[in-house]
Amino acid sequence: MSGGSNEREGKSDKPDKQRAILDAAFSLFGSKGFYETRIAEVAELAGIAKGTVYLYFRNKEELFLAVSRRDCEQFMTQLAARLKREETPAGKLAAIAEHHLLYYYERKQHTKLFFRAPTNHPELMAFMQQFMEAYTNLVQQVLLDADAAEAQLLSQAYIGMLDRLKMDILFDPAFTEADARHRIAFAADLFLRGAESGKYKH
Amino acid sequence: MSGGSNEREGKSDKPDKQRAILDAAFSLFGSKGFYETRIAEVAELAGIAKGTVYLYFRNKEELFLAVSRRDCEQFMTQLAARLKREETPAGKLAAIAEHHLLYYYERKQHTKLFFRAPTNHPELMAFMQQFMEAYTNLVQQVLLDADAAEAQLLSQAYIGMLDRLKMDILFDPAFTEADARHRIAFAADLFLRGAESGKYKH
Amino acid sequence: MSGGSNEREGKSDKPDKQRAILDAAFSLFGSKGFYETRIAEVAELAGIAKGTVYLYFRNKEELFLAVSRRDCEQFMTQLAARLKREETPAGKLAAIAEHHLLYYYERKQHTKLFFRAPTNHPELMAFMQQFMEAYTNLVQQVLLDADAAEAQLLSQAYIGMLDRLKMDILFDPAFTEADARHRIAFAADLFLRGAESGKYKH
Amino acid sequence: MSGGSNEREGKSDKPDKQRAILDAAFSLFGSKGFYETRIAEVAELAGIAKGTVYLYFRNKEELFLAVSRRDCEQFMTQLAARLKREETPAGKLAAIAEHHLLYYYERKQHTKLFFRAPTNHPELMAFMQQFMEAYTNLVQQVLLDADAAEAQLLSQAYIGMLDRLKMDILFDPAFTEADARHRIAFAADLFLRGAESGKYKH
DNA sequence: GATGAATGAGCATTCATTCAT
DNA sequence: CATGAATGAATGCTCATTCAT
Repeated sequence: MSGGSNEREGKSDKPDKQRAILDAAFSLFGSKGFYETRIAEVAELAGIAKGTVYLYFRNKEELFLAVSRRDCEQFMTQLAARLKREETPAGKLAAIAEHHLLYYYERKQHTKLFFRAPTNHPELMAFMQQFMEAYTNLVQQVLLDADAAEAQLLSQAYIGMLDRLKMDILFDPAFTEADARHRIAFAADLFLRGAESGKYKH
Repeated sequence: MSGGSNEREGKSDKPDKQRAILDAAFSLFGSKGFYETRIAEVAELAGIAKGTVYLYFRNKEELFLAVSRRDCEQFMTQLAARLKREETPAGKLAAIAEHHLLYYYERKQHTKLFFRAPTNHPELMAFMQQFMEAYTNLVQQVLLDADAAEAQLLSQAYIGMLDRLKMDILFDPAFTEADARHRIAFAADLFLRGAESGKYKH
Repeated sequence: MSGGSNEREGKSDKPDKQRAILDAAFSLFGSKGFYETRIAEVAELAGIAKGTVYLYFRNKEELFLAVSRRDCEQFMTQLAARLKREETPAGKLAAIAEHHLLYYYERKQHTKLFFRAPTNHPELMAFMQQFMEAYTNLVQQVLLDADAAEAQLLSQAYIGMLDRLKMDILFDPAFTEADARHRIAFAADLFLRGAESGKYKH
Repeated sequence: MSGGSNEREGKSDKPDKQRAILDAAFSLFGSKGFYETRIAEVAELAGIAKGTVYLYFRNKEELFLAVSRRDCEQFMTQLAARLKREETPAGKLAAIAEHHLLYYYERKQHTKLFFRAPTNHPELMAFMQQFMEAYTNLVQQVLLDADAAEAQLLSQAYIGMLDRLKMDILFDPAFTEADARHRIAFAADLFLRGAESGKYKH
């Protein structure tokens, strides 16, 4: 008998429920931030009971951490995959810009995630730093492959640039995908050629 | 000397106390964020009673707003003053980088301020947006004076770059003023000439 | 006996707990008034935790409203039932007097209830007025059945009379049921025949 | 020199200020009740500083007591004076009704006074009881002068009747003086002749 | 006397977390 | 495993009262 679909509703609900909680938490933490999100709301949105959340996550901080982790990992995994399709450093940098902007554009609704996290939770702080480092390192590697000096600072600068250019997605409801794509091209070009390049002279 | 009724502590302590509260709140909000800061702590650090805080600020949100406002205004005022001393666009851009990095460097302890603010409070959200706009506009003006196209995006990109380059100040306790100055020069140069300029080639 | 899943404490404790809270609140609101009663006291007297009160009632005002509502409804229901046992208008009026005085006599301890309620809460004010109207209407109907003119004013006057005659129950600890019964007869007679009737002439 | 009006603004401001506080407190306690009235509001309405209230009254309860005392005394004094103008018991009873209703009618705005007082303050409770006794005694005396039996109960009943008939003044904004006068006549007649008198038969 | 800034005890309410069912 | 009723620590805010000026 293949599958065994009648043995208590599939092999196990655990992953399903865990995922439902993470999805709900992502949506709520993302749109309202850590402190304004109630565990009860997460449970309701996930379609389970409040207590059940605690079967999967030790506490609110851990849940936030798990949500962040999953999101960051996804961000990084997708980016890594995207980068494999590019060969030139310039192509890779453009791909990074594209990924950074579009990833958030697709998540318009809930992108406050990286903003409001509890400052006390050391594990969480450590994770956020790790993620930033991993992202920075990835960009840095692209630059190192192109034999750039100051690769780390360049990497930080590029990410910062992208992050600010992304900001309007949050605040401007009229922001379109075309706007996003314009900014992608802009960022990649500015980073490589600088503001003094002919492009920005009238 | 006859009279001297305002010799001892100035005519009124009101500004003094208001300032003490703002200072305390700046320090705590800045280091622990809005939600992790207790009004009682602010009062204690300010050396006054809990209730006194409410003589000067309607509630916790208003206090946070006032703190943010004072800090942002100071940032902008000092920056505007600094810019007057520069004549060339390049000089001004360098001054902006210097101001951005050193302003936060001098406030190492409490610069999480712009991070965790309550998402609810509309007045506060509006203010934060206004500040970002004002800062962006100021940089934009420098670029427009230099006849740059896409001045707004350039401005956002530059600020984003600076903001990320500033980040390590927060997390790296060993960050020195020399590090800051190095990043200042780096940012200004990268922004103008781009990563492809000879400088970053090995 | 097999099954018996609802043997121990009934199917659900919810009504029990709700009732326990209402009882505790009735006792405390009744004896100390709205403002002097602490939610913590209500919880303690009900044998539950503070927070539990809020699972059953949105806030202190709602709890007070619920207490008042239950008491008034009980008063009215019992009165209506009592009136059915009487046939003549005079019998009904006597029954009203009896009910009014004895109802409060049995609740000696906590009958300040109708006195101090928050003037703010509009819903509460509206309810109190409604109750007075319902009570007045009921008495009025008895009078209308007896073809009385000015039934509404008569009704108000009668209720007022009873209410004041009840007052000593609150303040005089030595007040006996016999005292109550004397006043009942007195009120009914006075209302019908007036002070000039031979009864009150020496 | 008569008067001496330039010696520091009259002989003394004390009575003036005391009266201003009492007036303000009467108005506020009367319209909002004890608990909803803030000392700061009283001071503001009286045109003085908060602290000054405490130069004249030990605390909030004492102020409430003083306000009640002044009002009750005025009520009793005026009533006593009014009664002197009447000779017959019937005339006196009518005068009592008139005084009770019109006194409150003239104070439409603030007649919640006797309602919400703090239950704890023993002195205040004692005073309220004393006032009720004094009022009852006065009415009782009128009845005793007419050789009535059960004068005390009659007195309580009459007062209760008047008090309820007065109630609509509070709740019905359209209540006119004519309404008041109608009720006055009604109350006096009902009390003397009873509901069974021909008057209330259709 | 008069002021009003300062105080701090006091309380309603919230919500993460637990645990008996 | 799942539930959700119950818990109670934690905190923002109010306001009567005091007292230095």
